[in-house]
Amino acid sequence: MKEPKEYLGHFEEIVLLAILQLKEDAYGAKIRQKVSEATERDVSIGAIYATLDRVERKGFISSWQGESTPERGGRAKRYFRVEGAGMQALNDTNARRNKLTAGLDLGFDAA
Amino acid sequence: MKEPKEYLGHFEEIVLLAILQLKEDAYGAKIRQKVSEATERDVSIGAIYATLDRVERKGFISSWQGESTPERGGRAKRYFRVEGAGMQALNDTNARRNKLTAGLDLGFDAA
DNA sequence: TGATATGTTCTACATTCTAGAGTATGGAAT
DNA sequence: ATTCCATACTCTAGAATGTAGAACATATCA
Repeated sequence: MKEPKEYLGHFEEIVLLAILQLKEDAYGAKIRQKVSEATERDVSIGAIYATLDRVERKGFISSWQGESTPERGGRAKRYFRVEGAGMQALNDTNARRNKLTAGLDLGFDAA
Repeated sequence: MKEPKEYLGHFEEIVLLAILQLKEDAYGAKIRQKVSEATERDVSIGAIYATLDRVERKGFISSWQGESTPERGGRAKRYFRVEGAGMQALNDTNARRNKLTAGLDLGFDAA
């Protein structure tokens, strides 16, 4: 053990956090909605999936097929979950930032 | 006023924080050193300057020529400072993340 | 005056970010 | 059954950011 730490890109981090927030209900469309809300910006669905796929390839999250929406129908959902490696990356990314934020007097919390 | 918020990329954020930490002594080589320390990774000098230049073009930081090192000589330094727009971007970037981190039970502080 | 230390500039390529059109699929209406 | 519609995902492509390292510049001292 002594692998170089894996850090997350800015948007990758955002997406992982959104999945955690959504818990059992994390699928593409909902994740997009969550991210848009939090960032107060329109985010394209393509942006979401491209990131999701990339992060899954790295083993930070996993996905599986779900069902379609009961009342209205439509295509089946693809659910996502953050894996251990993903939590680790989130942690490392946060630690990296915290080290540089410590002792700084910013306008916001520098936890 | 109602400009879309400006967010920082992952490395851009790191570099801005390093400048703040270094205060009056923020110039390329030192910034590189600070970033390497904090991230526990080798970062090339090119990576630092490329980012510095891009962020300066956006108006987040400014730079000016300094003097060379007294005892040993060498080329003159180029100092950097984070401007108001940069602090704002740092703030917005942090806020965006915090909104998504709130309420989550992560292994680390979720301030 | 040239060896050496300090520091920056330039160029190039890889990865990430982001948008949007296109495709798939299940239920409802007729 | 066939068409319509809502929900959701896949694909492609281009822009922005991340990253490396060789080349260049310049001040001091032997």
